[in-house]
Amino acid sequence: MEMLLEGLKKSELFADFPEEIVADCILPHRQIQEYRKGLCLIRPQQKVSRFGILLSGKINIMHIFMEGSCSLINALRPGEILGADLIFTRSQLSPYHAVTAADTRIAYFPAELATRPGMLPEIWRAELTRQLAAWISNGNIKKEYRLAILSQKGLRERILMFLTLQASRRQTTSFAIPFSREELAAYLCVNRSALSRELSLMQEEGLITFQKNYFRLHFLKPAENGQILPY
Amino acid sequence: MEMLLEGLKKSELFADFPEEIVADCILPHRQIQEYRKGLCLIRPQQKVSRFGILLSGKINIMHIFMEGSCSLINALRPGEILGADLIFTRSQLSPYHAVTAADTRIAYFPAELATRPGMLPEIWRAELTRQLAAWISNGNIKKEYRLAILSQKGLRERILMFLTLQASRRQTTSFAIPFSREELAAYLCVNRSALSRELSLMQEEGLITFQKNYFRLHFLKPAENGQILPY
DNA sequence: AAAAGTATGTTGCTATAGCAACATACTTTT
DNA sequence: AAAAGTATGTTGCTATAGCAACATACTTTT
Repeated sequence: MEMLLEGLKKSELFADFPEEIVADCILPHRQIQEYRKGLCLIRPQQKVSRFGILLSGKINIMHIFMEGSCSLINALRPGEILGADLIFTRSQLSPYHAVTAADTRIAYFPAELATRPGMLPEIWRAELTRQLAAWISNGNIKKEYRLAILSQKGLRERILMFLTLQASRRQTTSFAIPFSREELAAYLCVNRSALSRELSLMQEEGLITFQKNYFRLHFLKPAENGQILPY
Repeated sequence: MEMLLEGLKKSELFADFPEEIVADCILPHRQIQEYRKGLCLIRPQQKVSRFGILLSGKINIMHIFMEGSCSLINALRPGEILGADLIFTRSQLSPYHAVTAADTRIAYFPAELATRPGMLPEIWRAELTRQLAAWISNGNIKKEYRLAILSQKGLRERILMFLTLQASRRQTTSFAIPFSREELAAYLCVNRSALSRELSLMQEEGLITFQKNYFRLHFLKPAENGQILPY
């Protein structure tokens, strides 16, 4: 129980809720489930009418295609939320696969907690809905950035856009990226060896310096106000 | 006033609200604005603390890059909602440009209507938040589908994925697509003439038939249950 | 109905990035 | 410390899609 509360606190979803509301109205509806690595929790066309908070483990949100290829949409970590983007839609049908990428524990809660009056005092239902909307919105923005990157035609342009966005988010021109080369190639939807080649080329040309995941950008001048502009 | 109510009804956002709540608590906070075509209503890093319902006209949500290129994220039409994806985030900062693509009228409402207690009875605040979350979720899913398409490397693969998704959404293998060739090329992030060439090739090979925006798919067999599978 | 304008299709050439195969560097296991 | 395994970089070849330039079809204007 203590451990559960810990896991839930990490999620910030109920952070502003009074203890007694959490204890009396929310926790009683929890349903804890454990899964081994490699299981498919949600598949396309499946109805999702609950949301889950990851207590431990890792879940990949992905599209898997008939010919065997797949594209990773998101990787959920402890404290993050599963299914929030589906419970408010009319059909509640998933467009994606959710697959455990490690042994995983999830605390599920019924969608009605947020979507229907009755389970929570209305002020806290509104607050929960607001928090879920915030989570969905953040995912939305991430996808928008990735679309902006993928809409660049050239490999170099994609790399530059990716690095520029990273720099502007972090407000610095030197930083570690959260991807291995292979993962970065997948994120940018390009061939890994072509990516390596282009990065080396860019380093030769003096545009960037890098070792492993650590990058320094030399092509961005901070603006007058010291801010690094998004684009 | 009558016309305003008409425009708002088209949006479905307040569809389930009692007349008196709309009249007493919502409409008084409206702020109607008119814009000529070609104006930039929202730019990156701008704080957005209200949402707007399009009464007439058209708004393009897009990323515009320094070198002059841009990528279209969405095109808002009357009844659709501007800024909903931003008001619930912590910073409320926009990552995108919103540009009028025609003379446009918008009814704005303060974010607090949904995000803070006080302006609406809590039950209706929760309902409004739920409706906005639904709108955001739908946008989310659209972006996810587009990411699935753009993560296909080949031009033909992108076309096939696009057509397959259209077919599965409409549950038929013949349909009109909502894009001109130029728009489809932009959506798929490919060269228009390369797209035309590939479509012609696919027709020669008997995979599809098309004239103008009307497509017939011959590569999809409906599943046993008669459903057309997503992928 | 003619003319102008726009959208779409066609073709050849070429730059680009994918692929394969291997080299090197780094990490983990024993 | 050696060995095995994994991640990353390098290179040459080639398929693919972008581009330009033009042809044809369709739409709108006058």
